[in-house]
Amino acid sequence: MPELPEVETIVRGLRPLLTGQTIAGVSHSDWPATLAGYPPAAFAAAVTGEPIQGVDRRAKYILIVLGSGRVLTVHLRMTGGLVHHAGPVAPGKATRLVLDLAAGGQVHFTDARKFGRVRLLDPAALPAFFDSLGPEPLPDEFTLDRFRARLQGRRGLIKPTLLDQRVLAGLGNIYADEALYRSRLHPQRSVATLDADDTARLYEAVRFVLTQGIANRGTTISDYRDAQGEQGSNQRQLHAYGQTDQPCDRCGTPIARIVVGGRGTHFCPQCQVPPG
DNA sequence: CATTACCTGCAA
DNA sequence: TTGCAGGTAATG
Repeated sequence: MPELPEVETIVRGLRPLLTGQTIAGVSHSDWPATLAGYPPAAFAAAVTGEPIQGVDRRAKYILIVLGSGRVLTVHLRMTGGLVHHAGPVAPGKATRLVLDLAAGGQVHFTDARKFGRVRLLDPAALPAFFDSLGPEPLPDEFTLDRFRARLQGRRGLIKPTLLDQRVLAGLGNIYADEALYRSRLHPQRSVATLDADDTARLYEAVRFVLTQGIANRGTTISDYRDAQGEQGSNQRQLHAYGQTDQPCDRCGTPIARIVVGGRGTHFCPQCQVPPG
């Protein structure tokens, strides 16, 4: 479910609710794999009593920064969610982890498909974690030149390259399809064949679709909810993703669906001209 | 690069 | 019953 705009929306919602709070305990933990090998009892002991210094985002990770300098990283993968409740709420069928807050609130990590992961990182592990991910696409420092440098020398197809988090952090299947649609690039174009104008359009499109996604508080197709449990509205702005057989908003040609890099891929076969 | 695995739920 | 799903890691 969640790509950069969804994770950013959750982080902005959680930040004022959690900053300054203290973790009082873990009252529910029903799927040990969620903790990625950390024994549940040890995890509970490790976070209990920790004050929360802040909530941030890196790529598609939610970062809950603790007073000890350790960081809880939450990756929602496909169906994960992180929702705050002002008071105690019974865990639902998909609730995998509940953090109790000293002031009486709770944070529920929900995940129907159980792919999501919550990890407790020591300060010493943070540099390697940050370095394993490509640059954030939205800060001013991420210039067109920087984008071009990231694509320079790459051999593969443009869509799998956009989804590679080591190249660029934050795009997923929805926003990759939307960025390619907006820049009129076929998802199977080889990166090596992109000219200066192609990369300039793609740079603008990536930043546009992500910024618009944040402004619309994320795209809710099915599972995604924000920190308050509310849906986003960006699904109304999609031109390609999930629009199979619908007329292209630019030319009327039916949107096609193919598989690229193992992912369902939506594009306009007229506007996004196939690679020669 | 493609394929498989990880899991559950939903729609065709 | 089959296929598909917003992500990533492991394997060929």
